[in-house]
Amino acid sequence: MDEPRRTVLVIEDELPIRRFLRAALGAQQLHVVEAANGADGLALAASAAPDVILLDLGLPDIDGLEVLARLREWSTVPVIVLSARGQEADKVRGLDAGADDYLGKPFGVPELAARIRVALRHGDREAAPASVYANAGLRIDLHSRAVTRDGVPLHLSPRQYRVLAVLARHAGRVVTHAQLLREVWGEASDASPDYVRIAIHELRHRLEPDPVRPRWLRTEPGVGYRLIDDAGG
Amino acid sequence: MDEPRRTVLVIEDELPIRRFLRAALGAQQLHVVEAANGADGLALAASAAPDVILLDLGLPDIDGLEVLARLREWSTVPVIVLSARGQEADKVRGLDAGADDYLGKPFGVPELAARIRVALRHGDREAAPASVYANAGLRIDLHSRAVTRDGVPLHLSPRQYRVLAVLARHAGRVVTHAQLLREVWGEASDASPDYVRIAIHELRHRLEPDPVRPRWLRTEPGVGYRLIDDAGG
DNA sequence: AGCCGCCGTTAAGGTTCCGTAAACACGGGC
DNA sequence: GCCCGTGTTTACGGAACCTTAACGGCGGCT
Repeated sequence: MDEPRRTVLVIEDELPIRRFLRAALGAQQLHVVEAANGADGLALAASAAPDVILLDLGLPDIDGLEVLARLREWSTVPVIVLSARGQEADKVRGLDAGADDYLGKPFGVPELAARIRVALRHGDREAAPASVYANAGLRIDLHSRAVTRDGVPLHLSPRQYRVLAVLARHAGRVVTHAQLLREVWGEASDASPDYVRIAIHELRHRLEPDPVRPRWLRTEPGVGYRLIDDAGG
Repeated sequence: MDEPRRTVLVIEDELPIRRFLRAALGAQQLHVVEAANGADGLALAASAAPDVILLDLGLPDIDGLEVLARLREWSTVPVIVLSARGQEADKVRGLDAGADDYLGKPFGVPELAARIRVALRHGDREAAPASVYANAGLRIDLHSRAVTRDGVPLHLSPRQYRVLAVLARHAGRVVTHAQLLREVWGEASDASPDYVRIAIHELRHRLEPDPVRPRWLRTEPGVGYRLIDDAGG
């Protein structure tokens, strides 16, 4: 229901087509990020961390296939090529260069949406890194959403889990109050820092043997909180 | 240069097309296995463990989309649909039913070969999921659609089985309400989350010794449900 | 010393979410 | 045509949860 909104990066130089895609994809509940040339596209592919990329081949600065090749040096994000060049040889070149799909213009929005859904399915199955925090009996598996202490499963409320997950993702480092509010309660939220305090309190009560002397959830006065990681930090 | 030869399963009723594909794919250093109808195709998908499947939609015994749906109950092998029906609505249906790609006839061999290479890349990145769930007396065989508890076969309605199958495929991990709705009720469905709640309720009543204290079908408040897997959470 | 900000703790109220029951429509088998 | 299993839809009580507020302790600053 409240699944995280997926991000699609559109790399396309023609403004009308960008506008068209923005409207069409926005209607599919997708978050759209746009780049008008290859250089910006590559930069956004890194900074915006899109779930799928739509790539036009006729770009003004860098050749589309070159963009694809540079992207594939470090990313496996699904790429769907949109091209006016619909010749078979072009398709083969694009697909062999690392594209996951190839749509010749003109294309229908329903088909594009369906192929994006396919790409998102692929991305889901692939983006399953070994994201597990384990330290002195406490184990947080971000993939299966399971928290155990000494092998005993712990029950956490949605809020509590999200707070803990953010801390686990930055294990060993300090996470500021503002950062926690942003990542848990959302960007546009008027939530007060009090929420964090209470969530931490509840978390300590559920997973700390002695909540008064926290072993894992350490307070950094004036800054935020830190999930202790003996290994690194 | 002695890479393991990849296997392609061709499910296609027309003999001339099978012959054509056998020749074309053989020339690409692919090992070709053939099925002339849906039933044989499903059987071969299990026994021959192909790396990719080419599926024609116009089969004599089972509808192609039905073959795809049954296959997807236990396998994630890449499927490329080959169809004379090239209308956009057909493509969307096929892709949403679980296909990874959709080629309208007639197609060129180079493009087909390129799209097969894409599918093989995808297949490499993902691990083959177990097709049988077994945990503390409960056993779910995704191949034969059989569910037993302590050796006793349980009767489940189609809807109930599909919900349980999705959970079994993600055993140990949380499956969100939205994900269950998508995978059971379909991509473009306005079904309400209430359906999931009721399906779970019915499932618990049929397979939990004490439905009030579920042993397998654990609810994750605010998120979804989880099929407990003691081995690998 | 006294004030103030930060943090931990507790409690209460309102809301959301879940489990459960029941009514209705639909289709297949007999 | 009738019965039964199934899927859909609505409704409701209770529990869990989030928010909000308030209080006290501790330390730093003036």
